[in-house]
Amino acid sequence: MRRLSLYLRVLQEADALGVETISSEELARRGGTTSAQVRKDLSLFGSFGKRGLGYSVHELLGAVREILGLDRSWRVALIGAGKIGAALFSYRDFQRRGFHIRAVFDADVSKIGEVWGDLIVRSDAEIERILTDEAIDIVILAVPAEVAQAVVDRVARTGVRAVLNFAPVKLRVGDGIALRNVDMVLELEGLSFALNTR
Amino acid sequence: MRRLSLYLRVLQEADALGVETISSEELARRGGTTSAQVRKDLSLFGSFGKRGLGYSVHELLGAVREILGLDRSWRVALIGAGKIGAALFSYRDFQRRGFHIRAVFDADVSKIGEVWGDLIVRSDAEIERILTDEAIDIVILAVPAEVAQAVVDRVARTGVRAVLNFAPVKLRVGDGIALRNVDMVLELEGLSFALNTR
DNA sequence: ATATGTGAAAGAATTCACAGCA
DNA sequence: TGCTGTGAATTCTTTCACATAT
Repeated sequence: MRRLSLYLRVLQEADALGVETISSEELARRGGTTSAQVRKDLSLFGSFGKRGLGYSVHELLGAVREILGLDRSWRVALIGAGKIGAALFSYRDFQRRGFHIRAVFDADVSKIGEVWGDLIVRSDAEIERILTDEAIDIVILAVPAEVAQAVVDRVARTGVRAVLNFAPVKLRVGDGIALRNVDMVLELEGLSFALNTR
Repeated sequence: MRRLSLYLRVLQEADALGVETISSEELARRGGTTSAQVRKDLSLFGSFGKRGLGYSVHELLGAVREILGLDRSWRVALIGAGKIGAALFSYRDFQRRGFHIRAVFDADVSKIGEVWGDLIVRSDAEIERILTDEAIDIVILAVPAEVAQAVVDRVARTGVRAVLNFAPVKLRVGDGIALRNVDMVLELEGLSFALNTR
């Protein structure tokens, strides 16, 4: 449910502005969908509104947070300390939403030992041990495409159940592991396609 | 057609290995879909295969490249010279696929004037003039969420017809502009949701 | 013999429209 | 009266299955 995250943002914004109540209509307009869609989406998880009134921003915010599992903090490891890894490490929105990076790895000896915030960049040889010891929930993969599959195979053997992949390759993982991809090349190609077909 | 990009990758890989011919079955297996899907997808754009044989890797590669508009090079501008902007700037896969960054902008006076490769970081005040003069096709937006809408509004007034947005906000653009989002927070929340619901 | 291209069938997702509650 | 929650209708996407071409 990708749209839930969008609703969450609208709700956070509304909450920050002190709005008490919001209609499916308004939620839809600001989330880029339709009111029926909003109601259907929410009804999948329960009944949060009041007929004739709308939704309590505060209550719905709590409910959506809970549905998305954002009412807790997640232990994250970053594998790959290159440019993209560095950008992600200092990306404040992650921390702000409860995704805390507990370990950073790289295969490059010149990077290993670097101090990043309160962490030290670790050798990739230590992946298995540290992911287990640190009880990591989510791995962010920011490694070159050529090695991504090999790394994710190693990650899969630890207790990690979720991977966010930045390498532009289709990874194969067992279905005990949730996988999401951020594929910038694919998105650019999508734009190229759109420009090309008009 | 997001899957077309995936097929393209499989084809490039096969081509690099010297494979001459590929079946929809193989294309599907390696692209993570089904053979019927592959055939339907391709049939939307033409008839590229030979019955009983499969597809010529070389021919199909050319056809898909053409469909996606990757048989030319695109003029790209990067707005936002922070950590993410820097990572994107040195991301080799963009250049390799014909997306050439011709200008970089930032609002921060301490960044303006920095030399990045063969470019100089420009003031955001110059956005309109340079996007027009350089005949930019695609803008990559790597600015803070708070200013993203204001910047895209300015971009929309130039001839730019495509925007790749990295800010975690829902942007509103007229429908003459193709918009794609890379939203890392959203993807992480998706993983949180997946972990939360088992 | 083999694998495409494509109508027809099945399955998902979205939208409609309205009964029911505040 | 106003807006939710939800079955029913619609539209979009995927899968099936087979006639057709090599």
